[in-house]
Amino acid sequence: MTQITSEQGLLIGEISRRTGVNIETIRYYERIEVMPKPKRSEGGQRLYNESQLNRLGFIKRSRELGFSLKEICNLLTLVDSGEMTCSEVHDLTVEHLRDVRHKIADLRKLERALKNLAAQCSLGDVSDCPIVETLYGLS
Amino acid sequence: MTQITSEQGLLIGEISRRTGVNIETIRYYERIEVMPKPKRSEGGQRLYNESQLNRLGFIKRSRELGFSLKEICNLLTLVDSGEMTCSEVHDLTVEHLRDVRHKIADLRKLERALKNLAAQCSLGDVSDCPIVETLYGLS
DNA sequence: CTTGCACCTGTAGCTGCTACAGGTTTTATT
DNA sequence: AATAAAACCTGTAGCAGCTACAGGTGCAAG
Repeated sequence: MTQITSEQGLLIGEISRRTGVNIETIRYYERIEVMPKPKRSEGGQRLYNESQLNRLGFIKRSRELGFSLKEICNLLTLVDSGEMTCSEVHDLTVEHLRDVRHKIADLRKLERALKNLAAQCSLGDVSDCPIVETLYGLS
Repeated sequence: MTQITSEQGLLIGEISRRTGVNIETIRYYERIEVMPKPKRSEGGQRLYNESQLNRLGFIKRSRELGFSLKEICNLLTLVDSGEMTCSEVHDLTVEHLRDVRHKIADLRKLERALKNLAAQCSLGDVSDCPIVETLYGLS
């Protein structure tokens, strides 16, 4: 039970386990300055506090919602500086929602196209495949 | 009217224009061997024929349908070798269709989550933002 | 006091492009 | 025939968002 070192802070493995974010990814976040540099133990190991843990959780959830690291970064910078209005965050969310809906619409078009394509030949003929022909535009 | 050089073949700019694939991308496709090396003019410029043009079109349309270059590569290799069955292509398409549907389902979950998030605060309060709180998990 | 795990740094790889820099070839204009 | 401008060439580096090493330390337990 190495992980907790509770007086000093949380080791990277522990916050990885708790947030579900890969250790390598956490170090990557630090490098690109989405996560702050944590303090270190005498031996040089990263020691995180609760607030850093929360921040990582925030990033994780935001990523799962499809926000880019850049967007998350902007958001966090706003939050950090206290210069953020709730309505700004709201707008960002709505904007992102629009993107997501757009993506869905695209994928549904794609779905229809693929369905049609597949329907054209479910019977496995030999080498004059309608799918290939359609894609090749030779028809 | 440089582009056609019709006896020799089509210049890269011309097939780019006709297929809508970026010139840099065409050269990239050649490098990663999705497109074959075309013959060259005396001065070293790439000269394409109709079949290469069609192949590029195929790649373009397949990419638009969300197939990865690897998948397209596999497909083309099969087609090239004549060892392809229509049913194999069909299966590949159906498999891809499944992926697309999965992606759609994910995005719809995401859409719901974002909608809820946005609904929580449309009124722009100041600094205790429910979105941020939700994401931060501090609530 | 050694085993063994968790940590460290730094670098390279992945996908699918795009964007240079710095040079040549071809075409068009003078 | 000279020159300007467009289109081509090669090679390399960059983008997102990680992941995967290699090769080395820290640290606790047996």
